Amino acid sequence: MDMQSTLSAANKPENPTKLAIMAAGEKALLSQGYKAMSFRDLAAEVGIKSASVHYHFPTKSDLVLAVLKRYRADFTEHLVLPKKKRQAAQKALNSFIDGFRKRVIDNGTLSLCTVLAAEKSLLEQQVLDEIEAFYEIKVDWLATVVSYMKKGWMPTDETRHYAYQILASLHGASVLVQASGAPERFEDAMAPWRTLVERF
Amino acid sequence: MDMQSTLSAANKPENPTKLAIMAAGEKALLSQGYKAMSFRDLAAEVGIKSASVHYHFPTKSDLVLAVLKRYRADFTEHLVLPKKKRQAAQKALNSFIDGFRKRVIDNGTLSLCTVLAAEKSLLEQQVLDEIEAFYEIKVDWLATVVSYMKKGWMPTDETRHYAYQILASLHGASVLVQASGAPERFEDAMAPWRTLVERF
DNA sequence: AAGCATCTACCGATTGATAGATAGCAAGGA
DNA sequence: TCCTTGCTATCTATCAATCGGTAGATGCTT
Repeated sequence: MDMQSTLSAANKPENPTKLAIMAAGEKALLSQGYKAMSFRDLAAEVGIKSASVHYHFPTKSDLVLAVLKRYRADFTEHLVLPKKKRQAAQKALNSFIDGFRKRVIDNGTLSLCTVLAAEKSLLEQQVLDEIEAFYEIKVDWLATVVSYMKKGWMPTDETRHYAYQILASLHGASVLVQASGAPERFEDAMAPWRTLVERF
Repeated sequence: MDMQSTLSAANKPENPTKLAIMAAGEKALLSQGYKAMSFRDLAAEVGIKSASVHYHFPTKSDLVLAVLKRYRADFTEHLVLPKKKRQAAQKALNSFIDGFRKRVIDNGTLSLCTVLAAEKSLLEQQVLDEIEAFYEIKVDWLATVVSYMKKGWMPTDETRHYAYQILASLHGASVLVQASGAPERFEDAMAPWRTLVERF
């Protein structure tokens, strides 16, 4: 028992094949959507057979759920609350927007949640619940950050409304970019939020 | 030649079966997406056989393109520029938002363009071009309406940026609503635009 | 010996699309 | 009036491809 595993902070071996399947799955979901993502294509990309994909993820739902959970975990991990100072809050909001741009806009797709929302009727409840939970996290974080920008106190209702507006701007901007093929419109659409703190 | 057809303003007989197929197609696109929409299901809903659907629309692309073109035509038809007065402009913008809410939010789906954008890689160039053209119309109209709200003159760049922001808010709000299952968040997300004129 | 991971081979269902038969209808000539 | 021609719209039947998923054999490692 030489316990090599304790060396790693991430105490999660996670089969590399499984990871490769999830990576291929996420890519396929983003570029083609849920229905068009096929186990055979994923297998081909990973270099295995489709039956082996089923070994790791019995059904499509299992795979999507795993991808989504990792997506959320990874997202949440990089999401830290800033200091309760107005400028720090604006900086955190900008990082949030930058992260979305790098992950979604620069990737030439919509966000994973948007893609799945477009095929909502095909998804199992478990997947829908995961998406919903994901959005609550984003809303809570954004609402808190916005509250940090206000000099005085702000009603929690109002901070949540700002969170909705920012989230809507982000996701809608990606739709606009994809639909019109004009990536530069992302920053134009997000511009007001880049200097939100000045409004308070 | 008794020319009964000249009685109608809309000089477009348009086979009723064809219309029924398009209606079923639009519904299927919105609820399940492009890939999951099947000619057999459409046929069943209309009460014909799938071969008859192919008779009217040889390929899936043909059907989607027809649906999209009608969608745009119908949209454009109801889109009139307001008088060049600040309050009239705000009223027109509110009607625009209301129309989106009725057509998209109350329908419990994303917008047709958003759904198609989510499966962009599966669509033919002709369809993508149609979507792009559709967005240019919306941007132009919104930019013009915003320009009517300003007391003085506003650079066209700036009015277009407002158009991007409004469009992004609309589409993103529908994603937020669908993903979180909370329809009331639509108005919260759109609230700033409901009183835009007061900012100028 | 046992478990893990992969394979081959296959199933039933569904898909987009096509070929070809059929029925109804309208126009036109005898 | 009757018959023919041709067009429109629908049908039946089918194809090749692809899909998600399963059964069971195989090999590798411990």
